[in-house]
Amino acid sequence: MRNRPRCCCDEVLEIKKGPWTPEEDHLLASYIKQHGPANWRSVPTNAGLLRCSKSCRLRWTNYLRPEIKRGNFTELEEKMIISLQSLWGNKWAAMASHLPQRTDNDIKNYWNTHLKKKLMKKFQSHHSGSSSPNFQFLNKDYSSNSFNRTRNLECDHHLNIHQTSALNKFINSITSSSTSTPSSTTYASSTGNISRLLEGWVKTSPNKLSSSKLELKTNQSEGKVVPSGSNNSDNNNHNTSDNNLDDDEIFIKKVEEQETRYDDDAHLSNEADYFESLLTFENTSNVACWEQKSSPQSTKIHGTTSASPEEAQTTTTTTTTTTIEDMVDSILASDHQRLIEDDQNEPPFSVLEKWLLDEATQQVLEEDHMEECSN
DNA sequence: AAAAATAGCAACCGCACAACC
DNA sequence: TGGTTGTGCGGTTGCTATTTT
Repeated sequence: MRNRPRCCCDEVLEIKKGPWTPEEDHLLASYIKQHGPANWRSVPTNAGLLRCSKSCRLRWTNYLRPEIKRGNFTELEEKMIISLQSLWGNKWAAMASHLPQRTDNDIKNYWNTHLKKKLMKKFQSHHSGSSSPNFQFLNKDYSSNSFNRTRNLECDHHLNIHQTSALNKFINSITSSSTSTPSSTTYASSTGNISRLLEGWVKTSPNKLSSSKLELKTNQSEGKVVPSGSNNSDNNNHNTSDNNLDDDEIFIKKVEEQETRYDDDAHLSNEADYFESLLTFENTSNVACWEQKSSPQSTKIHGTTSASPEEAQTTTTTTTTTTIEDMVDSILASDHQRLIEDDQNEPPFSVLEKWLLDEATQQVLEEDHMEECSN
């Protein structure tokens, strides 16, 4: 078997690289206008360009496409990106599908050049006095291990539930504006909140929840965990029944349901409402993490495999509190063991990261305690 | 005013995978 | 069924503009 060239342009010697000129842009744009964006292999030749097909495709999709919005990102777009990044990690293409006028490249660049710094500043201002901390978790590509930040952090660093809660609170505090509603900012740090969130989760897929399956969809070669929505081919598979969906598919389906609601619902009549609905959904998605984190107990929650959604919901509401407590106990009890394993398997948090997280964790514990007292 | 450092972003690279033959 | 091709994607590079020293 002959070695395949690493790129389509490897075979052509006089291929041009580097910045595109206005003339080249014009040639490409007018060709695509006439023939449409298809059969990229023939585009350079037919359009009279000394570029490789891949370069043409990228130039079109990232720059020349008429529907692309250029220029400053709005506050809503920022929130959207931060929220989705916290859910999915660096799944730029998936994010771009929720910001139709932005390209994955734009989002990626904006995250790397603006938002990451913004988050770091914000975190610093939340914890005044800390000097130049090492925020490795903001740089990390969570996609390789997990699906949302909660799960990511637990998987990567084995955070306990309070640490995870603290970090999510922090993320929520950043993504929520000063006038935001509590629904978009409250993390499921109490069993009551979790129960509420679980209602929606169980409703979505009663049968799935009876399963103890914990594996995520993994990339064949790298063991990557990928949200289904990030892949075009996966996007076509959402007509199957919920019973057969895995967690990621359910997640994507739920996002799509929210989008559908956006289309249909008179209440969600503008972009802000749409974004807000997705931001709020972040909280619901956290439940997936809880479920997966504690498989033996979670099967208890979802014991009614063949029940109707209504029955499943009833069962859940009556058993969730105990079961969640079991989950929490289980997680806390295994903390010690995990810490030991950490030492053997994974690099620990930097001292400063750990200190910041511990501080935030303490705050969460105090808030939860006060909440309980006031109840 | 000039040099160095930094920021922003377009473009490229290489891998993965589905579709096609 | 297996090889080839087309496309999508995330990470990285390198150029240019701007800011700092």
